[in-house]
Order: sequence, then C-alpha cells, then structure tokens
Amino acid sequence: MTNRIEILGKKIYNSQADIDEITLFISLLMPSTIDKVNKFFSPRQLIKRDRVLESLPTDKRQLSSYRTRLGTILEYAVSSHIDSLIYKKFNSNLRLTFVVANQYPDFFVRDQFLNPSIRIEMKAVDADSEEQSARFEVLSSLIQEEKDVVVLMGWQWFSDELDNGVKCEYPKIFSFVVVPAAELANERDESVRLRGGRVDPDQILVPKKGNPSELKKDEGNAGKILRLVHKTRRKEPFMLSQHIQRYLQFTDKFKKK
DNA sequence: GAACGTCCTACACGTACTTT
DNA sequence: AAAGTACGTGTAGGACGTTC
Repeated sequence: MTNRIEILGKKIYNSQADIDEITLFISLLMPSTIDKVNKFFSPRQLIKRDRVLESLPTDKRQLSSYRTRLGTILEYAVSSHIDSLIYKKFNSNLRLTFVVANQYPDFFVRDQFLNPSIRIEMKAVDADSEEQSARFEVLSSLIQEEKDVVVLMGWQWFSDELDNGVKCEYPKIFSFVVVPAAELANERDESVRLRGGRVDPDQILVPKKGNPSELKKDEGNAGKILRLVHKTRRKEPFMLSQHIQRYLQFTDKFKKK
C-alpha cells in the first residue's frame, strides 16, 4: 500500500501519471486521513455538547450556513492531513496547497516547481440534509481531464461520551469517493441532455417548465449530487465507467431508509 | 416515493451614493 | 473626509411543492 503510494507519487511529480493513477493516488491517501480526522481533529475541535443541551440550528437559513461552514472546516482538516502524509513521503516534491482565489478548484497538488500536478475539488455532504444538495456545477469547459479530481465525503453527527460521563457529539466522515472531474461532469451533462437540455461552454441550459421547447439557464439542479446521473443510466450500471459506478455506490449511502 | 423544478439564504466581500 | 446605507456578486448551500 505504502509502496503503491510512493510509486504513484513519483509518477505524479514526474508528470507521468494519468488520471486513473491520480484518482487512485488520492483514494489511497483518504482512508488513513479520514481515520485521523475522525479520531483526533473532530472529537477535539468539532466537539459540542449533547443535542439536548446544545441544539443545532433548525431554522433553514442557519442550517444552510452551518453546513457550509462545517464542510469548509472538514475540507481544511482533511487536506491538512493529506498534506502531512505527502510531506512525509515526498518532502517538497509534492505538496497539497489551497487555491486561495475563491474559484474552482479548491486545491492544487503542486510539484517541486509549484506547478499544479493535480487539481482537487472537495465536497463534504451532510447525511441529514433533506436532499444532499451539495453541487458539482463546474462547466466541463473548465475541467482539465488529465488533472482534475473531485473528492466527495459524507459526514454525520456521532454521539459519544467523554471519560467523565459528559454526553457529546461531533461529526464523523463515514464515506468518501474520488472521481475524475471530467467523468462526473460528462455524466452530469449527459443527464442534462437526456432531460432535453443543452450544455454550452459557458452555461447549462434546461427546458422551461411551461414551454419545454424553450431553454433557460439551469438554476443549480443539474449538479446536485443525487441528480448527477440520469435515472435511465442508473438503471444500467454496467454501461457506466468504473468511476461512475463507484460514485453511485457512494451516493447510495445517502438514500433515505 | 423518487425525481424534478422553483425559489430561498448566508457569507464575504465589493461599489455607489448619501449623510454627518 | 469619514461614516453610514443600500444594493450587487459569486460561491457555498438549503427546503419544499409538483410531477412522473
């Protein structure tokens, strides 16, 4: 395992890795990272009192806000652990950096010359939200097929008890998937087309409700993570790529019981 | 009941303009 | 000139009613 990571990392900083290898590389780094975040970061810094003593917002405007915030914090924690792993193995040949410009993507893995070798978009999804409507809306035209991956993580509140008996809760990441961004975007675009829409380089268009022959700009539904793969394609998973199949296994974990 | 469509909110800024 | 007000923008998300 460790050896595989080292081989892949070396290929990456020598610019010899393809997108499947890049996806695998990030995937292999995730389990121990998530384990660390769940065992140390989250119970230490995201802990709060019991739901009864310290309730979560129920007002939807607060809900949206705290989920966004928690997602960002988890992205920070996860990315920091990934970076400490690659720092140990590759020193300054590879590093995981934040993209500080407020735009796609979230992170670059940079090589020794600080050139981006991998571009990462990270999404943290709350299992308890009504419809997991985190979105992947990046236009296909902005995606670099050979470099871009999306990391999705599912999290939920976990109830626990301190040694002194105090009841508490903190978020735990229970699932993840790493997918080439281009594949996910293609799947989304295909879904838009199957619904009668059109994908341009600069916008996603969907049929108007009253008058389906007329197209209008998508309002943000196309990228919602549970809607990404069109239902007709979901019925025939063997037609889909391995990556998309793994993506569907990930989203299945969110389906309401 | 799942899938889809509509409309809403927070944040972290920004600019343009008015009041003190 | 400084402080305050009003509204704008892009990126994060959200609930919920309607349709299939």
